Amino acid sequence: MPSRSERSLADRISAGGRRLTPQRVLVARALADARRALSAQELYDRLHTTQPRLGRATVFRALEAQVQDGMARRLERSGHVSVYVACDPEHHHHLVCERCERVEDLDEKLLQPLLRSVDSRYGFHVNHTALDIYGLCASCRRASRKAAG
Amino acid sequence: MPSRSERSLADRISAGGRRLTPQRVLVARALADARRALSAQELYDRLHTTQPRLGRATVFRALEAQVQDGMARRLERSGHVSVYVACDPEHHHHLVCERCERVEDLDEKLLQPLLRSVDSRYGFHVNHTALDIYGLCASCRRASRKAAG
DNA sequence: TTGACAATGATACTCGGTCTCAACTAGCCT
DNA sequence: AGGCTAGTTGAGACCGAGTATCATTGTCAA
Repeated sequence: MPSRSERSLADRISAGGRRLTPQRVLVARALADARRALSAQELYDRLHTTQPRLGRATVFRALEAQVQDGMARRLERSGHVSVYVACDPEHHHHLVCERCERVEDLDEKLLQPLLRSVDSRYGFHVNHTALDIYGLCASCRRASRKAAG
Repeated sequence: MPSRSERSLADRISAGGRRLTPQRVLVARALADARRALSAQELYDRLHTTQPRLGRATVFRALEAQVQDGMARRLERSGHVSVYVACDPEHHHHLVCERCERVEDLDEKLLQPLLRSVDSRYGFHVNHTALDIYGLCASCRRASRKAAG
């Protein structure tokens, strides 16, 4: 039942001062439903099968708009293609599971001590931080423990 | 007088089980001397003027090798081109000044508390983290304060 | 309803980065 | 020193993610 999230998706698109188009909703919903990081191309491939009229450039533009409006974040993986994750405005850092590829939000409060010491120790004034933590999420960890032991 | 750093550059290249070629030394030294993040293309442009025989692919390969050997780190900026910073093996996170583009190493110890709480709170097993902090370095901060006040 | 202007879709294009392959050379072995 | 061989180089073709262009379409405020 996507009523609530559906609603807020549309709201958030409009809130950015953008026109509410079916394509943008489509892309936003697909990304949110995926609950993991996807590249623009992956997203396009998925959507294009059921929406043959959807253009590739539109997907790129919609994702870029989402990033600007704080609805998504672009992760620059060590590979080379950018991948996108849906996120809410106050979560900009993620725990990325390398096994199941699920993405979890990191509580921003956990970063505060680090940022404070960067300021006090280096005299560095922080504007923004790019932090992504890669590893094994709790459930994959349990699974691998069970398999091993 | 680059004797010491020169020496260790060569050592570190060989230590990776790689052949010590003039090209690799060239690239490594240029990156280390820059003391800021540079894209492969920028590095190529700089070197190519004085070393016309140096190939573009060679620069890309040398940088990639440096990353693998822990001599450099690739920063995936929000733009799209990767930029590289020289770094020593135990520093993998950086403070990047948005004004002067200088790059400073972050003391890894400052990260420990964060990583511990990620483990205890989310049950997430950290493999590696990508952290880059953007803002104003101490000297640019002073300069802008002086100019403002 | 209508009209202005943002958004779309198709496609050409840019350009970072990789691949290929013949020529070369660092480093080892004798 | 001389030779061998596998790793490396350089040149350029190639790939593919992302962008620009532009005619067409659709949103939404008036």
